Amino acid sequence: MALKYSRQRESIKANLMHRTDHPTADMVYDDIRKIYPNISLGTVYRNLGLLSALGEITRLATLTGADRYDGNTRPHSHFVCRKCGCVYDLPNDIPGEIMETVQKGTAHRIEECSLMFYGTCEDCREEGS
Amino acid sequence: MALKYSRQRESIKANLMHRTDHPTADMVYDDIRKIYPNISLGTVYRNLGLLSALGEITRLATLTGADRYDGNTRPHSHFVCRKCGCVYDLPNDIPGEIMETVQKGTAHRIEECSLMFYGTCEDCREEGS
DNA sequence: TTAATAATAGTAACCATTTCTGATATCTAT
DNA sequence: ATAGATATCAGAAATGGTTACTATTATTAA
Repeated sequence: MALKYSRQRESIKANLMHRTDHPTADMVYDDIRKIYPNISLGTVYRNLGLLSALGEITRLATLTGADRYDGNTRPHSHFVCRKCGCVYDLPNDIPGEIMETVQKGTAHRIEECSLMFYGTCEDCREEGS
Repeated sequence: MALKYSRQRESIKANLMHRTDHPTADMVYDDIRKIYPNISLGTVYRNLGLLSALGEITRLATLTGADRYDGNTRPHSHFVCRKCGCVYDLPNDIPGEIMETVQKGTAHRIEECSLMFYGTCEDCREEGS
């Protein structure tokens, strides 16, 4: 099943590359519809799954609702606000270091990692509470 | 809404404390049914949610299917096998250290973290592939 | 022991995601 | 260019995990 070009997939990937808000599939869908009004949500899901299987994007599992997608595949960790649900990048080099450290202490073969931090984001703090 | 004792909740918590396989809600359900044959799956979910809100257990989000629950609330990280889906503890002190480090580099208030490592577990490696 | 109310079982609803189907687009070899 | 071969699509239906609802039962405090 050789891969074939599709303008929908191209558009989905481009959309992810141009944003840093780690959207859900639904958020990508809303955006892509402006260009391809009758693209289907299933197509968005299928291509997000395909792209992450290819390693061109990253899928993030969170404790708060739907999966998120990240067009930035360089190892980095994420912050999820418990209040507004926003997902932010945490610019640091932790994943590489920590994977080495952890690999030394286990017999399982570690291939990737997901470092998620939860709390209250800057904006929500300022709004009080 | 003061908390009231319930033998179902007690049993669910005890079940989690006695196992280290980080079961899904369904796996807990299967076990508890041996004691309370007509407990409902909804009750299991409700109590797992309640217990984790109380901080008595931990909920884990993974990229591979259903959420997992952990009766061990001491900070530690986890390993998920991509092949068999098993979830293992990674005995180390990383969470505390890493949270401090990361907190220094961000304005968001970090309250907790989830460190998930993915790969192939020891058993699956031995079976080849 | 009774009254107040939290928790339950069972079921239905909900949401995110995947699967299915016939039609369409892309690609390969003429 | 054309004609298969087949990957991808849109749309809809199905699935899986989880939550919400309701009438009944269990726990608790007076």
